Amino acid sequence: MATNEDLANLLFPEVTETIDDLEKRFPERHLPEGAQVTRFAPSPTGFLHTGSLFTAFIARTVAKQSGGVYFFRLEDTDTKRTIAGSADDLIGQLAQFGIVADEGYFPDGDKGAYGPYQQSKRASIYKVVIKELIKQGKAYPDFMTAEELAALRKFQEENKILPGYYGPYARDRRLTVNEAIEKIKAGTPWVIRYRSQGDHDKKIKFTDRIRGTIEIADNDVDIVILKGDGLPTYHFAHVVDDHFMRTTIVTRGEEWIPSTPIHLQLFRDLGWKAPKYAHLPVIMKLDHGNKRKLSKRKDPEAAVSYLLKIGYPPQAILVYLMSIANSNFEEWTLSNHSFDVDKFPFSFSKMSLDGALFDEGKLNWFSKETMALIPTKDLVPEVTKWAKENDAALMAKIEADPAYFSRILGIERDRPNPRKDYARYQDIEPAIRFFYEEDYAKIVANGLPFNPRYSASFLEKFLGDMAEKMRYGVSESEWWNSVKEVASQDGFAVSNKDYKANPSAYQGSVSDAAELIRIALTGSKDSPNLHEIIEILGEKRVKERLHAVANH
RNA sequence: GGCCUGUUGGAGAAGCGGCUUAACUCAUAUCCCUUUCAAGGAUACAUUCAUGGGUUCGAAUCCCGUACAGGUCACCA
Repeated sequence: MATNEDLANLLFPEVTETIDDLEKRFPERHLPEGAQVTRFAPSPTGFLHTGSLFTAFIARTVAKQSGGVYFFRLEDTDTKRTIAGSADDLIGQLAQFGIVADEGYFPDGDKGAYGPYQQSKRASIYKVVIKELIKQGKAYPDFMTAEELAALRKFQEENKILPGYYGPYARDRRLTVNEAIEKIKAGTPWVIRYRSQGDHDKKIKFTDRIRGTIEIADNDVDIVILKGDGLPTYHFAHVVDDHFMRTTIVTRGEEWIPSTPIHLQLFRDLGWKAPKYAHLPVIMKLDHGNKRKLSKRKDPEAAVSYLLKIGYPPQAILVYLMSIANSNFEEWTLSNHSFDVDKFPFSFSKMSLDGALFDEGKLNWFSKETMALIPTKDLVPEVTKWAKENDAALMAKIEADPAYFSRILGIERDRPNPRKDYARYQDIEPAIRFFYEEDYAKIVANGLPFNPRYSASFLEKFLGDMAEKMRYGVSESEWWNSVKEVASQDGFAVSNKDYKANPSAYQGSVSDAAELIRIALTGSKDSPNLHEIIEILGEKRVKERLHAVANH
């Protein structure tokens, strides 16, 4: 009479290690009281989703703020869906946000003592546990084909029975060891299923760090733990990995709540202490009045790469995500005059339970605010780095004269109330075109939006006078006084009050005079501070532009 | 369909039985400041907390039903 041990040895003859050996190989971590071990464990199946960034960010924050460890694990057990190179892309993008793991999988090799950190390289570890489970009769080989499984499912659905491989429908759980051995020897393909002792009619309770107590029916499905390709399923890999990697808090999407009983059951039966769980809300989007999950296919903003490409500073995105994570973060920024997400005390209990809507308007606001606080000397390299990859027109301008570009970007910045007109780096180039002669020529060629009340001959005189008589290289107030003087000589009121008191006596107010200069120099009625523009362009070019427009 | 989770303004939300005339932030509107714009300042914006019922002297807050939304029921994670 064959035993479970015989079965285990037949299935995994190469496995000689025991669970105890693994416990020694991956000892408990010695961390200070309260330190948390967290992780981000994505599948390399595509681009970095905004929701994944959120999850990774939270995991990193919790570890960092508690003085613990944040590691990165690659969950690449689904070989069919794996996209080559996406793991390294993921890590590269995370790095742009400063989210770099303390240990884990890295493109140039693992770092840390609890590896390998790539599930496809941990097959031997999973098999040690599975072999032991089989010896104990807690797991068994299943020989059902895909067709048989489909037929079972169809039957259950037609008869309104709860679908799944459980209890009476778990055909091969009742196979004797001898029968199983026979089938294996005959070369019948198999998978390993876990023999669930759970009772679906009983509820199990667990505490979620965000949601509090959750009560769900216990799992009674004999889930597959080892697939036909020799790799584990998510459920099993999660339990084994987070045990041996000594994770203390599992942060993952709320879509995992329903399968948590499976995980808890596995932990319990294996005699392991389960980690704490925090199921994060999903980021949503408003679509025709309905809330729905941010979709990779429909929403460009679902891809972190898109957000980066249009030029949101990574820091701004993180600030926005933190405001979704903990709404008291906003008040904190106000009272602390800081957007430093690392200094803000993040807490799971302050987290909202339902998925926040991705709000581009608010992201823009945070982005303007955070960008305004970055000193120009630090912003320039950031913008340059971005432009190099994403904005050829901007890059050409920067390369033509970096110092000139710095002065332009620095207009009305580096002061207590800095300019806040860029939310994204891609907004910069269109706004500064007029500083460059080639673009300026195009703007002029397209026609200048002068008020039609001013005749060509008047414009010629006024702009010509202005070019010659306004003062250059002086303080803003001295310059402005000279402008007022010239304007006054040409028939403008020196103050809006004077003009309003008697409009017909003047050509307009100083505002109108300033507008004419502004249009002539920039091609637009709206621009940043005129004085700074004039100083940056320099006397020579200001005169050239003014005369050219005047004589047009 | 079963199960799970959720539902406070256009958005993020605070509130957790009386101290709420429902905080704060974004958006929007109006006004102020201003040589334009970006800002900045001020004001307005939920007679009401999905809905119906109940408990209570008193409910957004507790209980039950209903509706709606999201999630989940794979050899995918």
